[in-house]
Amino acid sequence: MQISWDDLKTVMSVVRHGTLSGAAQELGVNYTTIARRIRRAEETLGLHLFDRLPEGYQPTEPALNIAAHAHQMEMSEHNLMRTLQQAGPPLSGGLTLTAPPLLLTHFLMPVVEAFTDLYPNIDLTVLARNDVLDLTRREADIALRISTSPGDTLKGLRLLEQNTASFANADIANRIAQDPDTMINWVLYTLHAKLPSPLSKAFPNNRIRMYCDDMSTMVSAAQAGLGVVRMPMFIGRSTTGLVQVPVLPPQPYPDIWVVGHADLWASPKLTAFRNVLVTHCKANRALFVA
Amino acid sequence: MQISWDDLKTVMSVVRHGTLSGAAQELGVNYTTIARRIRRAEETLGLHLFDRLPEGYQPTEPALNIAAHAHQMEMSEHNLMRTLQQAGPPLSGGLTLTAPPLLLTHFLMPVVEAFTDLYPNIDLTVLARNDVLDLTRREADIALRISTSPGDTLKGLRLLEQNTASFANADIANRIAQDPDTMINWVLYTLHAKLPSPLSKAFPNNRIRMYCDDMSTMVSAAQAGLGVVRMPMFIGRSTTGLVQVPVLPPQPYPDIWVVGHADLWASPKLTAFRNVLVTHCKANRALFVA
DNA sequence: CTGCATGCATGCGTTTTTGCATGTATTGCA
DNA sequence: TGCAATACATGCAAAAACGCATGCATGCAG
Repeated sequence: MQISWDDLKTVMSVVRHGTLSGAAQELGVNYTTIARRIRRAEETLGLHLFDRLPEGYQPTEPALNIAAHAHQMEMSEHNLMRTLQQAGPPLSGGLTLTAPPLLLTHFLMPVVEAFTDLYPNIDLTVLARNDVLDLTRREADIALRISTSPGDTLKGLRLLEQNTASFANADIANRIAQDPDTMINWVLYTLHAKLPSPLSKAFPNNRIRMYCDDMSTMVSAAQAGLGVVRMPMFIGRSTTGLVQVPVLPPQPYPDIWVVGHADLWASPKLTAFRNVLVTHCKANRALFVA
Repeated sequence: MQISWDDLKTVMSVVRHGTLSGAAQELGVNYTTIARRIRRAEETLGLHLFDRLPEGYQPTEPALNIAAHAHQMEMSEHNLMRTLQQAGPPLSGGLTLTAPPLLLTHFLMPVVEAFTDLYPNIDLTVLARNDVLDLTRREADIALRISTSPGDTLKGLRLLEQNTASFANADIANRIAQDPDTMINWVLYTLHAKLPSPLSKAFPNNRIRMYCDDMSTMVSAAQAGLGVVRMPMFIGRSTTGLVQVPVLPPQPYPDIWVVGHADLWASPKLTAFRNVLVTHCKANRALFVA
């Protein structure tokens, strides 16, 4: 029975941040997981590593020792990564990504930024499309899709679950909060061309103000105060001026997947992109669900 | 999405041994687990780490790179362990272990040897008893027990599952193999004072030669050729001169536990002993089951 | 050439790990 | 003093990791 290297890394992270939550954020897991790993490390080593204080985890001396040595291990890891990077030819050539426009504008920009920073020799092409491109014809190398299944012939990875909810601008939100009986104007997506079904009973007066086939336009309409729009929560939450209104409780919505060729899936370029992508998704999962 | 440190360690181990099975043995897990960790590492890094040959896993150059850096990390880990050892006062004082005699003689000797080597300042007392000592009265600090539950008031850890089977010396085994109708003489434990129930139909002639209340004596009887004895498989397999005979198919038998005071359970001394113990159990699990 | 041993791939059921929901304590601020 | 925010503990359900059984390929000894 030996101590796990990942548990040493966890101890180091808690020493660094002083809190479970901080370490959890750094490592991209839930803080309860951190707590359990610490407990496991303590049991394995037979040492008391942290004092549990209301304001955080206070490291004992052995914990500081572990952190110092884990830091050395971390440096070895970083050296390794540099070596591996330089060993192969630097990643270069083209890479074509396709994703729904609103996902790109409201969520993926940091991914694109980090990726182009990390791999400056890759020529990244971004195709902002709501229609599904044919990856088998190389219309794109990798795609982000909102659907319930990854597709049969392609390789895929489920990145995020998400919900929809109702959003409006601050004025309307205030009006609704103060008078639940006020008339609620809806801007509906033509694909779901009727009022959402489980409308909260607390808001009896609803009418359809307009239909629209483009979600970007609907977001603008909501900002301009034309009414309430049902949209994926990540859009409403990351659009300035919009706040959630309780008219429609959060609803399930198809997941977000990353898919690609089975052939190219394991290639260094696609793997590199996925790593950046998955990290960002893990760190922001709460943005997408109720 | 970052590479797991434990996966780096796994890659290093496979590079060292050249086979999944070798690495699995070193790390104390099943070889399929090793295969999955390697695959995961390859997917995470986007690199082909090993050529799968029929005679083993042949490392590629990036795998050798990983192994070299993981070796550095391993040295840091060893430094850490030395530091932690020396930081606290060296473990000393008394430690009393109790265990069934046959488990001690046939399986635990390497544990005792390794532990006393590692912690020369601890005075280890071994009480070889088949009766259950009262740990709450400090008759012993830690106990190995063969039972179906760890006990209520004590802390416990299930170490091993095990089976019983029928064993005899080579002469008798040969006779049975050549003539299934030969008379089979049983030496029975007084606690289960009748012929085992699911006797194989292929061996119709059985009789009871003697009863005995002590398993050590029964083992000697089997060695001397007095007949067939049902015993835990680890005993039969680790006794020179005994071989398994198919008269009685392997039967379930209570698990092996290590138990101790809840208060002392987390203490450095007991933890140190458990670590040595668990390592030895993991490496020899196959000795105990059919 | 056959039998046997070693090593690996794959599908299935179980165990372990992880995440989530709820509840408590403390701090800071109104 | 009361309310919101932060940090943690704990019980439960979902997800991931793991071990095992089976089957195939190769190498070696008889």
